[in-house]
Formats: sequence, C-alpha cells, structure tokens
Amino acid sequence: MFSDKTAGMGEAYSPGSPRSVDHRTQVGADRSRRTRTKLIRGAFRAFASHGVDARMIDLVTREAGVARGTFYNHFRTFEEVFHETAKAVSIEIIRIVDPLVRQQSDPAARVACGVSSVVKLAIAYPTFAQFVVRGGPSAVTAGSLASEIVPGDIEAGISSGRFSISDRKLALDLILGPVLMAFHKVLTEKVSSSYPNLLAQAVLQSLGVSKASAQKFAFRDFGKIEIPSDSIFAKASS
Amino acid sequence: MFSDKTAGMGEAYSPGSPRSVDHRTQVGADRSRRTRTKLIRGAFRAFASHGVDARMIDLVTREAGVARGTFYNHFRTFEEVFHETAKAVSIEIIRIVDPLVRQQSDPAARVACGVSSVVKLAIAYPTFAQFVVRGGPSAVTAGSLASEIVPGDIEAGISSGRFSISDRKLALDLILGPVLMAFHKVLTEKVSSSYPNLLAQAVLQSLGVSKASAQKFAFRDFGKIEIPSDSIFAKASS
Amino acid sequence: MFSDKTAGMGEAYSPGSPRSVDHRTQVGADRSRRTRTKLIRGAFRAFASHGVDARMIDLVTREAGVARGTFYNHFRTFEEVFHETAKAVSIEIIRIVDPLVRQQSDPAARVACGVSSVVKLAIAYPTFAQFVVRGGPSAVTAGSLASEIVPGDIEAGISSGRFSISDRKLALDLILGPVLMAFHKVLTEKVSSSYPNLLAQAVLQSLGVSKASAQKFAFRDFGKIEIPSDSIFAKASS
Amino acid sequence: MFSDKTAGMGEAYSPGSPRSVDHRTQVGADRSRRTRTKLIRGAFRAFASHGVDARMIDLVTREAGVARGTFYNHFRTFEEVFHETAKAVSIEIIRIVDPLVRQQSDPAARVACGVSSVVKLAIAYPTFAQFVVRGGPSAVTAGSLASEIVPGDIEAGISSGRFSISDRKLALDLILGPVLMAFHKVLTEKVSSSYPNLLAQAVLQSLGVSKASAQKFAFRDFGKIEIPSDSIFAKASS
DNA sequence: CATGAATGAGGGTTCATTCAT
DNA sequence: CATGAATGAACCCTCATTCAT
Repeated sequence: MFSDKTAGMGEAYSPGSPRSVDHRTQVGADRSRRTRTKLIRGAFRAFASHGVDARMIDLVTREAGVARGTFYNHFRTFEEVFHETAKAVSIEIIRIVDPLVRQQSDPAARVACGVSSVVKLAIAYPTFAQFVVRGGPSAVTAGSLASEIVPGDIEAGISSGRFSISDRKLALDLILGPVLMAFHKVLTEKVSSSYPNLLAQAVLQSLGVSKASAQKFAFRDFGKIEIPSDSIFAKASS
Repeated sequence: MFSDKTAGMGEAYSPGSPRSVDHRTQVGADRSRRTRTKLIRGAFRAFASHGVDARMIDLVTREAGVARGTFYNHFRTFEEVFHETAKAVSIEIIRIVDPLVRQQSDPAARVACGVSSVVKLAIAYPTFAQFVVRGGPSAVTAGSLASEIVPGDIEAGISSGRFSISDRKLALDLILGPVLMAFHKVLTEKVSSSYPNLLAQAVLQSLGVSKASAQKFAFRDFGKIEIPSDSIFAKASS
Repeated sequence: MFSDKTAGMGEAYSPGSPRSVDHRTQVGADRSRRTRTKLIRGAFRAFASHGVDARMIDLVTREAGVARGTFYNHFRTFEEVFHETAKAVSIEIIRIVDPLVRQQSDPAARVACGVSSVVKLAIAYPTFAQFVVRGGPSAVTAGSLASEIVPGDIEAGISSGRFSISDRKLALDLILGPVLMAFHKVLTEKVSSSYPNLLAQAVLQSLGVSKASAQKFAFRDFGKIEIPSDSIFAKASS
Repeated sequence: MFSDKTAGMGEAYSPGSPRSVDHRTQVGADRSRRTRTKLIRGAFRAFASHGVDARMIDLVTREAGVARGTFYNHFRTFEEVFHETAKAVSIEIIRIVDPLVRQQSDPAARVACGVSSVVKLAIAYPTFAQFVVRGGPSAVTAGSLASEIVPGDIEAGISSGRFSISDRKLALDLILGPVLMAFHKVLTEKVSSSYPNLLAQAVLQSLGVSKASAQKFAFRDFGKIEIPSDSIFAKASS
C-alpha cells in the first residue's frame, strides 16, 4: 500500500498479473487500482475548481465518488495526492502533445509546437487550465515535462545555434512564464484562434530567434491534437 | 467603516482631518488608521509566509499583533484584506520603481527598467517575491501597475514602432509571465547579478525589439533602487 | 493559557486581582477560570460514567455544557484534562477528609480514619467511586494523597513501632489495593454500615497491628464527614 | 458459530469430533479453531499493550495475524472477545498455579501459595500483569478463579477457624486488592525476591491470621512454577 | 471460512465569527 | 474601537463493520 501504482491516467500499462498470486488477491488489486484512479481524477477536478486548499480531502472523495475513508487506503496526506495528480497531468500532456512534437526536428519548431499545442489544449479543456493556474508554478514545474522534455529542446536549440540565449534556466522561465499567463488569460477572456501561435512566436523571439524565423516556425501546421477518450481531461467518468 | 482608508503603506499623506471633530475623535481615528495599517502589514507577511489560504484571519491578526476581533472592525472578509494588500503592494512597487522609470523616455527603456528593477526588488526582498508567487496571477494583475502603468508603456511602444507586436494583451502576458517565473526562481536558487537585465532583454525581444537594441536598452544603468524605511517590504515593525 | 490555573474545585482561593491589569482583562480571566472549572467538573462526570476512553472530549464538553471548541482554549489533550481532574479529585478528598484525620494523633488511628472515611465518601458519592474505579491505579496514585499524606502516616507508624511491616511501598499497596476493591464493591452491591470500619481494621492488621488494637482503632468515632456544597462531588451545577 | 469453543489456550483437549462428518469438514473445523485461538492470543497481547479501549479490533486482528473480516467469523463484539480472553487467562492461571496449591491442605497455606505464585507469575510474565492492570477489576473478577477457587479457600479458612474474619466478600477484596496493586507495582519498579511472600503474609494477617503464623505460611517452599510452552503467556507465536 | 478494499458513523480539531466588556 | 473567550460549522481522520470474491 502507498506504493507507486499509478502510471498516467489511461491505465495504459498492463501489470502482467503474476500467476503466483491467487485470484482473490488479483481481483482486490484491480479494484484498488481503479479506486486509486478515481481518486486522482477526483483530485484533478477538485484542484481545478477550488484551488489548492488545506482542506480538500472531503472534496476530493466527493468528486471521486468514493467514501471518505477510502482516501486513506491510498494516500496519507493531501500533498501526496496533489503530487501524484500533478505527475499524472504532466504525463497526460506528454501523451497528448508528444506525438505532434516528435514530428518536428528543428528545436525551434518543437518548442513552438509544444507551446502552441499546450495552449490549444488549455483552450479546449478549461479544467486543465484551471488546474495549472490554481496549482501555480508548482503544478507547472512538477513532472518530467518541465524537468526533461522542454530542457532537452532548449539544449538542442542552443547547441545548434538556433537560440542565441545562453542561460538554460532563464530560457525555461521564458517558456513557462508566458504559458502560465496564457492559461490565466484563456480562463478569463476569449482569445483569437491565432493566439497560441502568436504566443509561440513571441516565446521564440525571447529565446533569440529572429522575428521572421519565429513567425515561420510558430505558424507551421502541426496537425490536430487528439485526446484519448480515457483522458483525465475528459469529463468525469465514474 | 470599511471605506477605503488606505493608500500605500507609508502613511505618507494625511487625509485632511475635518476641523469640526474634537481631539478625542481625532485620536481615535488615528489609532484606527494605525491598526488598519498593522493589519495590512500583517496580511502581507501572512500571505508571504503561508500562501493564500481560506483560513488565515488568525494568522493575519497574530502577525499584526492585534486581537482577533479587531479584524472585523476593519474588514469583513478575507478577500477584502487580500485585495487591499495586493493594492498596497502594487502602490508600493510604483512608489519605489517609478522614480527610476520616469527618468527613461523610450518605451523600451521604460519597460526594461521596470522589469529589471522589480526583479531586483524581489531579490532584495524575498518576502515580496513570496507574496507575489503565493498570490499567483491575481497578485500580479491587481493594482494599477498591471492595469495602467505597464499597458501605457506598451501602447507607447507599439505606437512609436519600437515594439512590432500588435496584440496589447499578449504583450502584457509576455511581460508579466516571465516576471512571475523569475520571482519563483529567485526564491529557490541564487541568480547572477545580470539575471534581471538578461530577463529584461528577453522580454523586449519577445515584444519584437531586435536583439541588439534589446540588449542596449536592458543593460542601461537605471540607477539605484531606494526603499523607504517605512515600506511594507521592510522587516516587521509592530 | 494552559498554565496551571486550578487549585481544587471549590474556587476557594482568591487570586488577589492585580490592580495593574485593566478591568476587561480581569473579567476575561474570571470567565476563563469559571469555564475551566466547568470543564474539569465535566471531565469528572464523563470519566465516572464512561471510563477512560480515547474519545472523550466531546463527552467532556457536553457534560460541561460548553462548546466543543472551548475545550482547546483550556487543554491541549485528553491526558491533560484527565491529569488535572485526577489532581482536583485528590485535592478534594484531602479537603474533605483531612479535617477528620488531623484530629487523630496515632498513626494507626489516622490510617483507619482515612481509609474508613474515604470508603464512606465513596458510598455517599458513587460518582466519586466510579471515577476512581474507571481511572484505575492511575487515578488512585495521582495527587499528593498517595504520594505524600498516606506515606507520611506509614512512616510515622513504622517509626513509632505501631506497624510491624518494614517495606513502605508494600504498605502503601496494602492500603490502596483494598480501598480500590472496596470502591468497586460499593458500586455493585449494598454494604453494611460497619463495612468501612471492618475494611480499615483488616488494613491495619495487614500492616502488622494486632487484631485487638486494629479493632479498637478502626471503630473509633471519627466524626461526621462534611461535604462543601461547591464540591466537585456534588451533582452537576452549570 | 459463536458457540463456546475455547477452553484454555493449550488446545489440550480434543472436542470429540463426530464421526459422521467427512474429512474436509474436519479440516475446516480445525482451521477455524486455530484461527479462533490466534484471535484470543492476539486479543491478550493487544489488551496487555494498549489497555481496554473501545476501538481495538484492528489491533487484535493485526496481533493475531489474520485479516480484519475474520474477526467477525468468530466474535460479534469487542466485549465478547474480551470476556473470552479474560476467561482464558483465568483458566490459564489455574492451569499453572493449581498444581502447586493442591499440594497444600491448610487454607492459609493455600491462599499464601496462590497469592505468592500469581505475583511471581506476574513478575516473570509482565504481559500477564499488564493485561490484568489494564483490564482493571473486571479482569480480576472474571473467570472461576475469583468466583470459585479463592472463595472456596476463604470458606474453608473461616470454617476451620484459621481466619478470624467473618465477611466472605470483604475477605475476597482483601486478597484481590493487594494482588492488583502488586501487579501495578511489578510493572513500574523492581521488587525484591521476597516481595511475593511478604505480600502473602500481609494478606493472611488482614484475614486475621496472627503475624507469626502468617509468616510461617507465607514463606513455605511451594515449589517451582512451571509454564507450559503452549501457554498464552509465552511470547507470541503465530 | 479467510481475505482485505470499501464504507461511513462518530469523534477530534481548527478557525472564522460573535459578543460582552 | 480593541479585546479575547466562547462558539459551532466544517473538515480531518480513525476504525468497526460489511461484502464481493
């Protein structure tokens, strides 16, 4: 119990049920995993709609549709489920956006694709935007997205001379900062359809890409975002 | 009661006490105003150290050094004191940074000066940075700084052709987003002395200023920031 | 707060209100002390009727007739109020029994008087007996009664040769053990009027007093027990 | 189900399985009885270490090493398992102490042997002492020890003129009270090797045996206590 | 029967709010 | 107005109990 049983929200991996455990145990474990998933989905919706508050376990279980005590069969504290949820969100973003990003080879194109796609995602799924805005910088910086994927593209862009900036961490802030504010914006007012691309262009420029190149990269056709039906972003499914 | 009696934290202006009230009334009003100021300072410190939480009145009054019931003589709700405090912080920033900004006439220089100064302020006063980071986008967008001063410079920069961006609101996000992330960064790690200027440069570039010009503007000597001793940012004084 | 403000249950002592504190503070402190007394009385009744359980704060406040939150203005934990209550009970016993005991000079007479009086008290106030039985040895050994008064008489009895036993601690057990069982008995069945004296006689014999002497000491007329009307043992008075 | 299947902890007797049931049923019944024994042993350890609390079933099953739900296959309530356990403890004491007591014919010697042996047992097995102290008078008075065996010796002592006391119930309290306090004492401090005998002597004196006789009886050599390896008092064996 | 995940009643605890002084 | 003790709603958390397997 309390071990890390979750990988993303889609339950995509099959745990290869060991033949040695009896059927009862297997069934119990399956049920437990499904309940855990419910809880994380509930936490996602609770955070998105109420922000991070010290008193949320009640809300989480209500959103998840499970009994209050059940929470403690899976998590010890509020921070624990918050962290798990932020990780799950990060994994989910990658699951959705990565197929598009990996079609681009130029670091500038990859960053532009990532930035514009994620903003489009926020427009399509306000709950996602709310989660990030309410969670604050912590929600953005948790997970491998901000710690591995984006830094990788920054590194490639600087090495290849595509970006003229030299401070890697500053570069990360120049990407995440505008995206966070964009999320805030899409929640409070309607934005034009070119907004995600204009934002991506500006981000590239801040990294030292020339206006003309930035525009070219930012307005490429990156393809359509596909959201799996089992996604955490999809409306509640008990 | 509950009228807007606060303007900044310095108690610099005297509100023109009516001659008709007697001395006792005058003394009472003075005491009330001082208590109110204590409360806002307490709120500032409470927010900075504990984040925005739904349950903070106890903490605010403790930080302010007044009794719990006193809170309700000045504010009705938590949101009220939060809003007042955010406004006071905004006014305070202007009081400190504006003397430097108004020495610059070029919109790019003004933006660069504002951005770099405010980041320097966050470095010097982590409590200030914490307040903004914990308060989130709301803390940044409250007050006349984000609603009047910066938009004014953006407008001037676009009109004069200094900025090539055309979306005014996007421009605001491109300034505030990186600043917010910068605040987060200065709280978690040490930054180089040129960090505020590099950030300002990147911001100008995102607005469409060329690399060379952006660098020139961002690395001007804007003069030294002076923090009044009665500032809300200064260490607690009951 | 949480300082030791209680001395017995009768509020007998006057704290000599300092002239330096203002009236408001004085009134507040008075009210606080009265509430604290209510809580200890409530705790006494709660222990007596339900035994020591891990979940009693609710019961204590209900018995005390105060709000649940009020408990935490006076005590931090259940153990704290239990200990205070046991101390208060010990003080109360001394307040009631000591006037009779101090009329006896012979150690054997003093022990006999104490034992028989305390059993009579338990017969008259079953709530008191219940408190002790439910609290177990801890309830008996807390307070100065078991740690100072009785040991003093044991010492005197051994020194003077009245008792032939030499192990002081064993002697204490030989007194407290039968008394504890007697409390248990008076709660479950009717006892004869000579029961307290017969018990006292047997206790003296166990300490090494001869049958004849023991009987003489145990059946002396020790006078009538007087219970103050403000006693914690008296029925609930809000 | 819920019938009284337990007699002592040693599983010494076989309940005469009906010949008509097939082997599978027999195996099932065996397993059930073993589980029940595990539960009572678990209850014993749980009570000893945590005292009698209203919320202990979790602890009992954990100590027993069985699943939580299993409890309800054997007992309905907490009181039920507590009573069963107290009875089992009583039976166990008799099983251990009786072989020594029955070697004595004089009632005074029998009482002295029982008292000193049981205190020696408490010294050797603190878990046993804890169980009794935590269980309080109820733990002492449950079982046939306090209701049959000891009263039988009291009766014999009074009839034969060995004891001068005439109140049978008082006599029982004079035996059990000191024993209970002695259990409390051996848990909190080290006692001398003659302590059990001194206690027994004092008890005899309280019953009206003269000092000289009491000493003679209490310091007889009663032989060595033998604890069966399958005893509930022995260290946990799953 | 044994198992253990889920349940939810019930008691613990905090803290915004009131109010007598 | 300032004070701070009292209040009680609302949430946290545990743990006896159920039940599908």
